[in-house]
Amino acid sequence: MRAEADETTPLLPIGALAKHTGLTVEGIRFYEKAGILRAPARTAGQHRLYSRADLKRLHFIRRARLLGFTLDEVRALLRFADHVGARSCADAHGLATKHLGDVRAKLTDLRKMEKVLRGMVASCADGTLPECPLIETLSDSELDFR
Amino acid sequence: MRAEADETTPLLPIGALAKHTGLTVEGIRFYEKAGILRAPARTAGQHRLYSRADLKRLHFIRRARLLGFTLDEVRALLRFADHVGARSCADAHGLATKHLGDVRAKLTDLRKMEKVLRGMVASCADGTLPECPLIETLSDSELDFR
DNA sequence: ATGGGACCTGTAGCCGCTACAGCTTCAAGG
DNA sequence: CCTTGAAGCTGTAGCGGCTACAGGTCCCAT
Repeated sequence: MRAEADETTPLLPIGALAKHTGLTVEGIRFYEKAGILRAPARTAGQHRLYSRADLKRLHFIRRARLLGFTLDEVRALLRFADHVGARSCADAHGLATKHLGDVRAKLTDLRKMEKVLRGMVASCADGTLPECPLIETLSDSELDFR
Repeated sequence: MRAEADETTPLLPIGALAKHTGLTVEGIRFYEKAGILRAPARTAGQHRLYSRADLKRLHFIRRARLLGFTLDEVRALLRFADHVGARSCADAHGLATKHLGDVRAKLTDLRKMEKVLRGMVASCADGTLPECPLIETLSDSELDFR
């Protein structure tokens, strides 16, 4: 089953890649400059031409970004994905675990914020009071919610 | 009860202000340049001297920032706080309500992320598998969790 | 008078894009 | 074959909200 480097596989210009991945053209070029995506083939006139492998890689990148991994983390994940093995899987696991911790910490923070904001909004439900409890809350409360 | 412009009220240098508010000196200067905090009095040698009113204002700013309001929103809140009244209270209420919505949206996103990440981490609990389900998830799943 | 910490201004950098400006190239229709 | 208009190119600047210098000056306790 010889399937690679098939000449019938069409190469994609950057716009098509953008459509397939949901990224912007500028974003894709940015990833290249940032060293996340390697430089693709070019036409005679310097237009980028992407392979299916590039498409897959970009999907990977986008999903990792949607999950809130930083570009540095994505770089690491890609390295792990490139030389798959027990070792890199463990590394990826560690990275994901750490990131899960970050996300949970952020969730905790946001829940506290939500609570305080809910209280503030409820305290002056319609803005008909002469004093503004909402602004008072910001001015005077302790609010050390971190 | 004449209490304002009291000469016994000590003016604070920027470092003291930073300590009181939990901000950094650079952060405070940044707020001044950003037009959030008005320029304070100065010593003969150009060192900033802050009043108690400035301190209060900075507390307000910091709390609003901790709650995730943007600087633009903080600017608006300060305007409302400056001319208090039914109108401005209603405005502040609207702003806080909108922000509460933003926070809730972010919470929803983060909860989804948390779920996916939790699944990924659980899928390869120790990195002893030959394949890496975690990386597979990023590579192949639909993951349109937004 | 002196030493050392606090303060000053101004600039550059961080992250992850986004938005131009000012060109060149590609591909479809006439 | 030629024209057109969309799509692509490079490079630079900007966003938010600070942070981190560099290279100076000032303040105040001893």
